[in-house]
Amino acid sequence: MYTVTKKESILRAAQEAFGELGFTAATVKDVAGRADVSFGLVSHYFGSKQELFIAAGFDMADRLIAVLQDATSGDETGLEKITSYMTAYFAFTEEHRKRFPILLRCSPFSHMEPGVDGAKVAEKFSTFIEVLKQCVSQGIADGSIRDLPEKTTALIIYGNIIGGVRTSLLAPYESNGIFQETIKHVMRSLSNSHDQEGC
Amino acid sequence: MYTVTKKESILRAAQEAFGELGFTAATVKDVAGRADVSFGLVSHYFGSKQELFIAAGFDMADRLIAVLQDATSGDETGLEKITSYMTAYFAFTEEHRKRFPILLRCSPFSHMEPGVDGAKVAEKFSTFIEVLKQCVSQGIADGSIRDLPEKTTALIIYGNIIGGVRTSLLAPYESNGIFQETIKHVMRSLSNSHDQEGC
Amino acid sequence: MYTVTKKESILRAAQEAFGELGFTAATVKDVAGRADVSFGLVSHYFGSKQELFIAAGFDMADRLIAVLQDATSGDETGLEKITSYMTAYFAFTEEHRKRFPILLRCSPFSHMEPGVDGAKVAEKFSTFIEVLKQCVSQGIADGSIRDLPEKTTALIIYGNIIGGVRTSLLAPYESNGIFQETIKHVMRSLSNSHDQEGC
Amino acid sequence: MYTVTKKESILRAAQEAFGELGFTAATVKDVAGRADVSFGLVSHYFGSKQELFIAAGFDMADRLIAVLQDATSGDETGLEKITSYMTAYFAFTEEHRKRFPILLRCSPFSHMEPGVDGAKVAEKFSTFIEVLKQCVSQGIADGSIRDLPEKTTALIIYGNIIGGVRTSLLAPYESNGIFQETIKHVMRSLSNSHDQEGC
DNA sequence: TATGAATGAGTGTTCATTCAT
DNA sequence: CATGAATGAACACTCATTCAT
Repeated sequence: MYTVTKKESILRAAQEAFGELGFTAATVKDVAGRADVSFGLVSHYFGSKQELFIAAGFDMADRLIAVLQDATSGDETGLEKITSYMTAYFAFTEEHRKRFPILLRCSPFSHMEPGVDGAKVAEKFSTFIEVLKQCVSQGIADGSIRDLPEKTTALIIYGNIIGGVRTSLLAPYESNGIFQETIKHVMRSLSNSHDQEGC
Repeated sequence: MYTVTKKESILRAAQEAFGELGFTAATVKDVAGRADVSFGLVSHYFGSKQELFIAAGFDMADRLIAVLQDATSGDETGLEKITSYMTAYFAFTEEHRKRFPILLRCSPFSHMEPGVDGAKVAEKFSTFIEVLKQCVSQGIADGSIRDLPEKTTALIIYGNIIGGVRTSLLAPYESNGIFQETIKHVMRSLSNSHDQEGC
Repeated sequence: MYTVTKKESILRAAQEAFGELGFTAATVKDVAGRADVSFGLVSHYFGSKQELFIAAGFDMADRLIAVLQDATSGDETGLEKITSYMTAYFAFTEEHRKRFPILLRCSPFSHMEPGVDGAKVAEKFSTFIEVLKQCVSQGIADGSIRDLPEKTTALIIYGNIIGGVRTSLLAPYESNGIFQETIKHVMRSLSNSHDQEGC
Repeated sequence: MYTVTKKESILRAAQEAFGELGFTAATVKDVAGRADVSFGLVSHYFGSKQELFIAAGFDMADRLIAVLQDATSGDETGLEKITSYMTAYFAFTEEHRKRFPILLRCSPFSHMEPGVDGAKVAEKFSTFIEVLKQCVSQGIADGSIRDLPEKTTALIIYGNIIGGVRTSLLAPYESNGIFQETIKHVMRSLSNSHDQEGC
């Protein structure tokens, strides 16, 4: 029979608490409480609050990176890869609705709160942009994507994804269909469509 | 001769401190120190930390709303209005680089930290979306914008703006040209181009 | 009417607590309790525990240095000065029986506990040895003291003083007359007596 | 082949750690680390931290007492015995420079930190004074030492020894020759010299 | 207006100790 | 014998807030 170890449950509780409250406002006591564990055990396993934050964020990031790389591996064109990337990203956020927000907190696109090593975070997150950039490069090469600046375009696409996620997870606006519409929005903007060629 | 009142300098210091550190991590003493004022005076003028945060965020939001409404008033088509909106938004963030980030902190698209009244914030910020939505509506009506869901499209555009701002202000990525490219990206996606009509 | 300020009473309480328990074992809460003051006020005035320790030790050291310099100023010979030095030192310890021990804790002749800046302490305490050394120098010059190595002799005399103080304050041995006997002991050893000269 | 048992290595590590840091500041984990042993084993062998401290201190004290008794057994006069006592004491501190300081920490002439049973310690250490006192008594009886109060003189001699040791081990003062000079200093003061008698 | 003394709840962290393996 | 998971009391320190001046 499989049971979650206490170390794992601390990590999950940390993702939840940091995601909800942010690094500073979340407390170790709260994390311990959510994990149903004494707070001493948190130090025992993870050392400091900062290390716990990094561990919790990286765990989530690593899962997502794996998902994204898997999702984009089956496609032919760069444009298709980007669709798959966005679709997989949105699906992942939905699947981990409660714990995903830690990635929004722990990201170079978020404000680093004092006490968090921004450099470590930045390095880990560069992967997300890098994977996207390669899709853009490929798309431009294979003709599925317009001729656009690769890095900036990757950042804009990522911004669209994060925008959709934030709207869905955080904003009190009705976000039904925001994911689908965001993908369409990006496709319209990137696609090297035949209409235009044909004219 | 014009001199900044102590109350004003507290507000500016608060925008800076909250923008840098977030609501929880910023301290009243820090704000008082930046404003070169005794910390007792902060309470004297603004009451609690939470009230100061709201005041600082709303002050910045009100200025920006005024700028945006002014910027979009001179245009004919909805699409032009959106270009102007985005241009003015980006210009405003550049102009207030140090103090603008409080708007990113104090926004329904950001995580509300405990101790901040999310409802108040949401109400104030709905204006940003509302103005955009009206531009979209007008653009669809006047034919300059494709036939798209108005509210969702407004949210996506806003997401693009915030994405650009975050990349420029926070991320360690080279953000040269991100503003211009973001505007082009949105235009491509919204524009009801003649090429298509012509076909 | 004279009343002790809270800051002063914190300093006195700190001397008492650190003297009794040492740097590590004494707690800020205990100090605050002895001073009948909220523990927040200790940080308010002194910053950290370490700074409080240094302040408490230096306050006591400065008083003692003043007393010693005053006590030795009226004597003719170096040997007389040393008697006065020892007498004044012992009198001071008796007068501040409860708070003096912090000087034993906060001294380069004691073990520095982690968290205390040993260099600062050493510098302050070098004065005690320096004053003694000058008395020895003078005594050798004026013929009242044998021809002995100055620095080492000063250290030995200081060791005798500390030995007497420790025995009196700390050891469970009957210490009646230990002060007088220590002074006699040092005099016998230093004195350039006429008996010997005469032989 | 002789190998140190884990129990022995814990004891040595404890002497080192307590000597350096004192009872309160030293941690069981640190001791276990120095002994390269799991911290559970410390409890397993020695029970509590306090018991470990007492065991570590007494082990060192017992060795020293044996050395001192052996050193003084070969001398004729009381004065000679005292010289031998001091010489042996100083040699012992040099030989165990790293681990000896626990004796300075764990001595009735030091401040007992809370959590240490002062009475137990005092009893063990009374032996050091007792041995010295008997040397003084003998010296007075055999004419090698002046007529001095026995107990107080023993305490003063012990104070000189400790003074020398502290200066050598702890103080940042140059301690070259401090041991030799301390012995001479004591001899001058105690010796019932023929010069004086002769006059 | 303006100051900063004073408070104490709450934080992250350390650490001796217990105990199941 | 030996380990280290697990606990929770205690610690130094931070900080929003109040209030007398």
